Amino acid sequence: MKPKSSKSKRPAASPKPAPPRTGESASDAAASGAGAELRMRSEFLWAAQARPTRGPKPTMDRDDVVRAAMGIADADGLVALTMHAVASALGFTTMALYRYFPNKEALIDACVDAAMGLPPAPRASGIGWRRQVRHWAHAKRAMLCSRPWLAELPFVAAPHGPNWLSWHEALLTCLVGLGLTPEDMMDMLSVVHGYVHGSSDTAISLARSRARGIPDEEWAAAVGADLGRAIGDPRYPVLSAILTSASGGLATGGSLPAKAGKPRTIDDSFFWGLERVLDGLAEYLEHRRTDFVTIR
Amino acid sequence: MKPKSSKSKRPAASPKPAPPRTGESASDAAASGAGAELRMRSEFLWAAQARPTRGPKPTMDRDDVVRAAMGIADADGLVALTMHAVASALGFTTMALYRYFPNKEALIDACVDAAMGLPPAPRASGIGWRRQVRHWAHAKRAMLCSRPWLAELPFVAAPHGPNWLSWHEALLTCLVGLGLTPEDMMDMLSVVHGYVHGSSDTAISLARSRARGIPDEEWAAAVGADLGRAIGDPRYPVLSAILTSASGGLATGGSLPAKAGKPRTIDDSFFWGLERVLDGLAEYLEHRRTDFVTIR
DNA sequence: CTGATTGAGTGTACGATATACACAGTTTCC
DNA sequence: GGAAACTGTGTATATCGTACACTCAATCAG
Repeated sequence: MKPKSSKSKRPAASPKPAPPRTGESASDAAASGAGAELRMRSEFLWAAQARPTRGPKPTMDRDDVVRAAMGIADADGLVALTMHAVASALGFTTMALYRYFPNKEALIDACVDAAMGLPPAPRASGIGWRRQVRHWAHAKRAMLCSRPWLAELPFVAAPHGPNWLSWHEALLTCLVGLGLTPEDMMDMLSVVHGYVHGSSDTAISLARSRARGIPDEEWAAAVGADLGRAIGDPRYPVLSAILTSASGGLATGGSLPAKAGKPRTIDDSFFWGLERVLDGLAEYLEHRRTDFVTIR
Repeated sequence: MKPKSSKSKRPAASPKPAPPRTGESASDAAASGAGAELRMRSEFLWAAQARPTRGPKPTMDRDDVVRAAMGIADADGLVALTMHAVASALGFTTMALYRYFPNKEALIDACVDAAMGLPPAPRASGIGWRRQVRHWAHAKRAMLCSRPWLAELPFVAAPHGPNWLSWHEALLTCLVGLGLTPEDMMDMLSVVHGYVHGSSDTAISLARSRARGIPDEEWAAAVGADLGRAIGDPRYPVLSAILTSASGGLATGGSLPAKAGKPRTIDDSFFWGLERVLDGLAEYLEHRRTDFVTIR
């Protein structure tokens, strides 16, 4: 069945009751309260697409839809990601998508997980946890910057899909064999993950700006405009002092050298901070007590 | 002029050219490309409300609108925050708001800054940078959790308002007198800020869930459902091992004790990680070179 | 004092978007 | 050879943000 074809219309059978869309049942649809919604999103995200045997073959599958949607988001950001845009990129009507995803949110959930992709293959395990974690952190940051539209989504409340778990698994793998308790491993994960996410906003903002074709100078001007207002304002004495001092500006990547000395780029700052975080974890690893149950 | 009153209608003067809404000019409205949009948002956010002398007095001001909007967001989350909802909470028509804000985005920008509020007053400066920074971090996290709808917004690309700068100023103030370069101070800020933001997502998610009246158990079930799928999946061996080990679960705050040993709450994990980050910074402070220009 | 001017809040209209619903045509099973 | 199940379509609807034209009030210039 090729898209946009049949036009004939004739009265047919009587109205059927609502057909079960998008298969997979969403088992406890009428589950308790509002919290069930999140569980249903998670369930859908993990459910494999059940290929029923009866009717006509679906012309596409969820991955096709997700790919099309990601293409749009990559090209024009989240605002451009409408059901209509996705559908017509695939050559279908808007409503056809609802055979594959119960709603837009579910599609976006799938896009988010797909966009994360798989984490980098683990390095040789002999190189030590620190280099492995560093590698992971760099990769994660690069991933976030390469899909700036991820940061246009709400910060919380998306269900965690397979790839999300893979990234976590990858980091935990770096920590195996250090004699850490399960709790410590999760906490260390949380520290690294938290730092990487939380401190990438500037870089993502720049990446997003670039993806939209805005020159670096213009981005720096826009971001700098905010900070610049601090200068001279009595509410921000320290910030003023810093911004008016040498190299107070924002270097986007070497292209905008700060006023003096070594121009520190956004990436430099990230790397610097990462080393501080790793230092903190290293110190813990040296001094912790080890008389617990550990993950070997 | 009381809201929702006059109904009379009569033909009057000829159509006027578009009146300048929301004052303040947004000076370079036709500035260069797409990057100008961000600058305009920032400009509006910082512009004081110009009280013109001519026409009828405004019945409210921006702060009234912001307060109403925050009330709605606090109560029912961002989805409930529609222009109509805000306006009718104030007893006005939807369009009246556009006399105060050029669009919804500008209103939300203002809400975000207002929601951040001012940072806590600095502690006595004699207590040392570490306790001061810790205090700041706890306060910031508490702020984020008390306004969970902040995390429903996109992660990047909001302009930075006065309160945002105040939080940054407050942290920088903790670092004065340590002999740091301006770059180092900004980088340390970025580390702490990044960690606090990035690692608060779980806590915010819980806070959000609570704000919507969902019992902790249900939230934990929803979040745990994602993680639970890792168990037994060969893609996630380490995660599986951790989750099946003692106290692998999520403790929401003491109310959901993990299976064994000391139940580690979400907050515990945050505090633990914060100390690691502070350790890392402390180590830097001890070993850094000091032959630079510094902020006294 | 009087008329002109500026600006406030209103009502209506419109466009974009997600999505509910009924249907038409197709494939497979009994 | 139906009947059943299912796919994609077309249409309709509700919700929002917001443009536009208008009415009326407050102020200023003469």
